[in-house]
Amino acid sequence: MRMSKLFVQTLREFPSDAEVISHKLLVRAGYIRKLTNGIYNYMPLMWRVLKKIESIVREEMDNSGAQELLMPFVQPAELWEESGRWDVYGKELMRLKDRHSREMCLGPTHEEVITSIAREGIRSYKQLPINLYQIQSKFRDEIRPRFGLLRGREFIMKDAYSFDVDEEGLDKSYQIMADAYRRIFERCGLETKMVQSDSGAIGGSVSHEFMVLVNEESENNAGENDVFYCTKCGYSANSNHAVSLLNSVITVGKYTKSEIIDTPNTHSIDELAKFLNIPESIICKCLIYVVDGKYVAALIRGDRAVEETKLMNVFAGNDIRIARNDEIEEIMQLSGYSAIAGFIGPKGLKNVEIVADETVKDLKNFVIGCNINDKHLVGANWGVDVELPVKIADIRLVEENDKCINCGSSLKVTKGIEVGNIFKLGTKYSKKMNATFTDKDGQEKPFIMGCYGIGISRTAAAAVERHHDENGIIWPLAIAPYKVIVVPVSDQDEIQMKVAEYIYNKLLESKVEVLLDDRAERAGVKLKDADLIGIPYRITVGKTIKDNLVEFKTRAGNIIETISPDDAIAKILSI
RNA sequence: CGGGAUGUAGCGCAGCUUGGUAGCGCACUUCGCUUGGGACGAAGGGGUCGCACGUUCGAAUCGUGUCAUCCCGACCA
Repeated sequence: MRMSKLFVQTLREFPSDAEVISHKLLVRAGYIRKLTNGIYNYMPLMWRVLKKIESIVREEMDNSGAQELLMPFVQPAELWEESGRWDVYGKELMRLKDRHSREMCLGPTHEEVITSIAREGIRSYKQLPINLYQIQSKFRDEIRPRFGLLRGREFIMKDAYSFDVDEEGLDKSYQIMADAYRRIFERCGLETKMVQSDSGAIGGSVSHEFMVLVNEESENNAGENDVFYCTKCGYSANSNHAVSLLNSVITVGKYTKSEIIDTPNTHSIDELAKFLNIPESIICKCLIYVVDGKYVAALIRGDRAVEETKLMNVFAGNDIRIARNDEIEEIMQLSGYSAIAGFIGPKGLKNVEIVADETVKDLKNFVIGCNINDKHLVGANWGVDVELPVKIADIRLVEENDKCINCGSSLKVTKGIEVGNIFKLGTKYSKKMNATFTDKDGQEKPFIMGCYGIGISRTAAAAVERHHDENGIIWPLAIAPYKVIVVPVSDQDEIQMKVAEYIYNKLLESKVEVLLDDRAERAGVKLKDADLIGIPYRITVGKTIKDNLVEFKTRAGNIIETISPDDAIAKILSI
């Protein structure tokens, strides 16, 4: 492709509305343009990158035995009502009505549609196992789209769905996908970590995420997930799912007598601990949440934090948030108290389900809110002063240096970008939607399903997050829009132009994806642009052409040599 | 959803306090000059100042409303 004809607009400056480097660079280098909030145009260079990633995904999916199909982007509400998700998916589901006022939605994922396909098309166990996938735009009306392609509302996704006769079959299908994913990301030039994860709104039991780790201190936290991992045994998990051994801290308070004492203005654990001059770990914290519209009190040791996803899962909820002050007021009124946040305790709460984290059950002579402002109960003990809740679960957020659940060594934490995920769905959708097949013994059985996603556009952005320098993008070869760029330093110099054309045409003949910068620009502009758009190899034709020499350089800068044009061509062909 | 900020040419911004009919840099067009790291000179084209209503002889500027965008928060008991 000739740069003079390529439709691309590189910018001198970073866009003002971009925060993370992949967003800044993709806009500045002319790969994407924002159409509206969270929705982007993929310009010609970007589209080439996306197609590269897609074809790697296709190859590996096809090799793993999966079959590609394409499902509609617009879906009818009835399917979502069947699965029960129409009411629980929330505002992320973009709903619309057609001209007959029929309820429709834009597909954020395709479990419902694929399940309807399976129940119509798969009758017998003889047709199983089967894995169907598609590559398509998805739409999720995110609360807060940001970070360019990393969290857009419209994005390109590969989603695959497996159908098996039993759990063992699912285990195999799941493993096949896990292996395929490792190969896909490796081929894309991305190092990923497969971590345990919560299965979220998609549902199901087991799930893993493929994370691109981005923890360089210079990065602007493009990683939206915290990943905890153990360097010794390999345990790794998303913070929403991570577990750890209980750490040993002081759990017995100094108070020998239980009494309510004045603790003025101690609205936080920190303030309370300082005021009483005690460790935070002998305070029992009581937090009020709203899970699917119902009030929930979570008890946890003062030195630890609640992991909201874990808490939500205790109640099999779909939505969780901390209670507002007016809601706390409502609970207090109903229970006959008047305390504000900071002085809440579990005793006497009405219309509130209570759950305790494992950390609180060993507390003795501890401190706890008593629903009276500016007062706390000290020297409290379970069963004596306060009842230990029946529901006890692990609802705490793991912290760095907690001990690994498997081997006891210290856990580390890092930021990650989730580029892929795999779920064991089981019969969650097939049962609800009555999708069954006839088994060997003539019995009707629901499909055992799995689903597997890869964010194609997010993978591209993640690649930029991991591979760039101060001059621009450094694409991994496998997903670069072009392999090599030929730059004649001066378009006025006939010999330079002639040699550049020669190299360009030779490479074209050999089907190499090559750019020729034939623009009437000064050298600086052309070299800056070549770096910015991140083409892996550059052949620069300058004054040394008099001695039949050109410069051969990798974008990463680890190989720079001066060789003959034909050697440069040979070198490219050998890569 | 709560808090903060911003909307002026394709991009980045100034002008607003103190109203007088819009400007700078980059990009774009033409000419000259220049060609190994985003040159220089000259001459051009491009904007209902987010939108609506209001105040005023007069509004980018003041007021009200509205829409959009960006950031932060959702670990506080």
